[in-house]
Amino acid sequence: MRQNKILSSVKDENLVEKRRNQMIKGAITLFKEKGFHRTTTREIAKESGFSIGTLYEYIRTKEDVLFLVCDAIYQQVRERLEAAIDLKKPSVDNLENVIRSYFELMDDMQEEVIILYQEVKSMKKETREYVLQKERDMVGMLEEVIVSCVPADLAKQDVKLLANNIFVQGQMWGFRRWMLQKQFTLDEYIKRQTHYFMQALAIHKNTNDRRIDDGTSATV
Amino acid sequence: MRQNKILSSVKDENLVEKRRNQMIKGAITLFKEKGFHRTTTREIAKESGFSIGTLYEYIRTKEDVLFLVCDAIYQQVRERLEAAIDLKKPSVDNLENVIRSYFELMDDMQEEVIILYQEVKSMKKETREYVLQKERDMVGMLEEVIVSCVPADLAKQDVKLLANNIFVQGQMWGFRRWMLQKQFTLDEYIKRQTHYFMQALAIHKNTNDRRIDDGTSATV
Amino acid sequence: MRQNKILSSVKDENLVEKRRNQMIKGAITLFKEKGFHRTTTREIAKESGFSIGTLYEYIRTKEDVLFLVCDAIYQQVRERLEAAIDLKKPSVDNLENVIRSYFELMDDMQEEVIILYQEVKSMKKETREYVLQKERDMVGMLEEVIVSCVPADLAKQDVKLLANNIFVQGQMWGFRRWMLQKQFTLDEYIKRQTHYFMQALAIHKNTNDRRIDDGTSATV
Amino acid sequence: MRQNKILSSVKDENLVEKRRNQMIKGAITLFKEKGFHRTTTREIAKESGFSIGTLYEYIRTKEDVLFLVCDAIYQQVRERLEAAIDLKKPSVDNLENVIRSYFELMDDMQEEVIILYQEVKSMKKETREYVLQKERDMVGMLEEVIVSCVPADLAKQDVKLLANNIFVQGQMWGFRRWMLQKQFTLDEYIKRQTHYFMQALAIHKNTNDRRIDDGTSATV
DNA sequence: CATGAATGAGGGTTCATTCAT
DNA sequence: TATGAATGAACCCTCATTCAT
Repeated sequence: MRQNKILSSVKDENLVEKRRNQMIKGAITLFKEKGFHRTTTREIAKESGFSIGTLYEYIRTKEDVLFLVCDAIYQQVRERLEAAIDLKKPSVDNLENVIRSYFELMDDMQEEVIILYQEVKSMKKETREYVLQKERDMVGMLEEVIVSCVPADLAKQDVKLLANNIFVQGQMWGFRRWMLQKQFTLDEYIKRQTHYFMQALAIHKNTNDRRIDDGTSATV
Repeated sequence: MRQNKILSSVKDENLVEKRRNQMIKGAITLFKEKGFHRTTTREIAKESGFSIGTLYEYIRTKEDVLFLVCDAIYQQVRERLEAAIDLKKPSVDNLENVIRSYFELMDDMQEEVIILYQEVKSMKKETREYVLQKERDMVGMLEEVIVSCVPADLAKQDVKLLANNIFVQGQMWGFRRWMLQKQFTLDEYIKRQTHYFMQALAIHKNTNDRRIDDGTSATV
Repeated sequence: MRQNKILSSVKDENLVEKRRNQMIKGAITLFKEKGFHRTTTREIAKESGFSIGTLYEYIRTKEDVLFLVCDAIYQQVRERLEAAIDLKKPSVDNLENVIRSYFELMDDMQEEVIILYQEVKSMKKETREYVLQKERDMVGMLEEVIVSCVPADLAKQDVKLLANNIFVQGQMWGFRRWMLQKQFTLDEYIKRQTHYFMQALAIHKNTNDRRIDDGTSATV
Repeated sequence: MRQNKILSSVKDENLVEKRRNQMIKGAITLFKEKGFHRTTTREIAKESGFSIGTLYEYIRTKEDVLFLVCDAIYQQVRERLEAAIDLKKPSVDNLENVIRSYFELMDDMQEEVIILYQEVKSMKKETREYVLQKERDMVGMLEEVIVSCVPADLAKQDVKLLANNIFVQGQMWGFRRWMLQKQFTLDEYIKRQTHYFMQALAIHKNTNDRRIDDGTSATV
C-alpha cells in the first residue's frame, strides 16, 4: 500500500500494516459520525483498540490519519472498480455494466465518499495532491472503459468529460442523498443516468423501451 | 434577509446588517483560504475590521458565522440565477442561456461554492436543514426553467434529475477545477455539458455543427 | 443614606437616589436568583429599567452595586429593628417581643440575608469593613435591649455573647432553611430559641459570681 | 473517599488521589485568599504544582474543584468529630468534651468553614444537595451525642434544635471572627456557649410538659 | 513496542467598562 | 442625562503531541 509515505517509528512492517488497518477502520467509523475535525486523536486511538501513545508510534500527525483514511478509501474504490471492469469483452453492454457496478459501489461507500469530499481540501498541499491524483487515475480508468467499449469515434474531450461526469454523478448519489435518495431508487437513478450517458455517447438507438417502470414515455 | 434567524444583541437593524456584511465578507476570505475549522473567531473579527468583542455582539456562536456565510452565498447565487431566468420568452434557446448564465455564475463563485461543499455537513442538524432547503429551491428553479422551455412532454423524473445534473455539473466546474480547468476552458465546458443536457432533453436535431471551436467532429 | 460613599457623575441628588433605588431593587432580585458573581452589569441595568450606560452614570464599579445592595439591606433591617424596639417600657416581655420581631424580620428577609452572607467576604477590604460595622451596630442594638430589659446584673460578656447569639440564630433561620424550615415552623423556632435565651439570661441572677475566669462548675 | 463522583481521565487511582489532594490543598489556599469566583483554574493548577492541562485530567469543570474542596473539608471535619465522640462513657461531661473538641476543631478550620459558607450556594443543585447532606449528617452526629449523654427525657425537637445550635455557633466562631475573636478568647467562647447549652439541656427535666404543641407559657 | 500522564498553546466566549452621539 | 455599540483582557476548557517508564 502507499501507506509507506507516512513514517512510523515501528520497524516491523507487518505490524505497521496491521496497526494502521485497525487505525483506518476506527478512524473511518468516527469520521463518518463526526468528521475529521471533530474527532480526537484520543478517540481514534480508543476506537482502534490501542493507546494514544501507540497511535503516535505509527503516525506523526493527526493529518497522517486523514491521509491514511483517504488513501484506503480510494484504494478500496479502485480495487472494486478494477474488478468490475472486464476488458476482455469490451462492448456497450459492458460499459453499462461498469457504470452500474460503479454506481452500486458508490452506494455502498456513500459515507466514505462524503469523508473525501469534506476533508480533502483541508489537507496540506502535498498530501492533497497525492490524493487528487487518485481521482485522476480513477477517471482515467473510466475513460479507458469508454474508449474500449464505444465503437464510435469519440472526441477525446468528450471522453474525458463523460468519464468525469460518470465519476461525479456516482459520487453525488451519496453526497446528495438527502435529495436524490428521496426521489429515486438506486436502480432508477442508475438507469436514467446511464441513459443520458449513452445518449451523449451516441448510443440512443433502441433503448427507449428500457424506460418501463414508471410509465414515463420520455419521448426521446 | 434571513439573517434574522441569528440573534444579535445590537438593536439597530441597519447596523446589524452592515456589520454582518463586513463579517460575511471577512469570513469568506478566510474560509476560502483555510476553511471554517482552521479559521479563528479572532481572525474573523480582525478581517472584518472590528474587535472580537464586537463580533460577538452580532452573533452567538462561531457556527452562526458559518450559517451567515452559507446563507449569503446561496442568496447571491439565487439572485443572480433569478436574474438570468427570463420566463417571458421560454424557449430552447432561453434554456441554453440560463444554463450558460448559471455555469458562468458558478465560475465566478467557485470558491464560495467550495465553502458550501466542505462545511455544510459540519453544521448542526437544524441549521443544515435550512441551508439544504436552499439547494432544493435552486434545483427547483432549474426544473421550472426546463419545463417551461422544453416543448417535449418530459417525464417528471427526468426533469428532476436533469435539473439536478445541471446544478451539480455547474458546481463541479469549481469544485473539480484542479482537473476540469486544466482540460477545458469554461466555454468548452459549458458547450459540451449543454450539449449533453440537450440530448437528454430530446433536443438533438441540428446542433452538431455548433461544435466548432475544437475541431472535434463528435459524430453523434 | 450612606449611598453617598459611592460616587456618581450625575449631580441631581434626587435623581441619584431614585436611580440607585431602582438599581438596588433590580440587583436584589437578580442576586437572590443567581448571586452577585453570576449576575451581569447588563442584567442589572435591564432589570433596573435603564441602559448599561446609565447604570455607569450612577456607579463606578460592579462592586459598587454590591455595596449599595448590602447597605440597603442592612438599612432596612436596622429600620425595622429600631421600630420594634420600644424602650419606653423595658421588660422581659418586651425583650421577648423584640426577639420575635427580629426573627420575623429575618424570616421576611431570608434571601436578602443570604446575599449578605455569601458576598460580603468578596468585597474589597475597605468596603467590607464599612458593612461589617453595620452588623456590629445591630448586635449593639440587641445588647442595649437586653441590658435595659433584664433586671439581673448580667456580665458584660454574657450580654455581648447573647446578643450575638440572638442575631446569629435569627439569620440562620433563613440561611439554613433547607434544614430548619423542614423541621420547625417559624413559631416553633422562635419559641424554642427564645426559651433558650431566656434561660441563659434568667439564670444569671444566682450565678454571676461563677464568672471569674471560669472554675465553671455549671451549676444547673 | 467520595471523590469518585468526579470523573477523571486518569486511570491510576492512587495517582488520582494524590493529584487531587495536591489540587485540594492548592485550591483551599487560593479560595481562602480570594474566594472561588475570583480564583482562576490556571492559578489552581499552578498552586497545585502542575499545568492547566494536567488539572483538567483530574476534573471536568472548575466547579468540580469546588466540590472536591468542600467534600474534603467536610470529610476532615467529620473525621475529627468522630474521633472526638467517645460513646463508651456517655455522660454530661462527655458531652461537654465533645462540644469543646468541636469548637476547637472549628477554630482550627476557620477559613475552610468560610469557604463552605460562601460557596455552597453557588454550586449547581445536585452538587449542593450532596454537600448539604453532609451538614445534616454532622448535625445528626451531634444529636446522637446529646441523646446518649443527657439523662433527661428531652423533646425530639429540642435535641434537633440544640444540635443545630451547637453546630452553628461552632461555625460562627470562625465566620464572625472579626467580631467574636476581638471580644472573646476561644476558651471563654467555649465556656460560655457550653454553659448556655447545658442550661438549655438540663432545664428540661421540669419543663417537658410545656412541650405539647405549644401552649408555651415560657415559664422563665 | 506499548502505555498513558503531562504539557501548554490556543480556541471560543464573556463581560466590565468606556465614550461618542 | 441617557444610550448602547465597541472594546479587549481574561476566563474556562480542549487536544495534539511528547516522553519517561
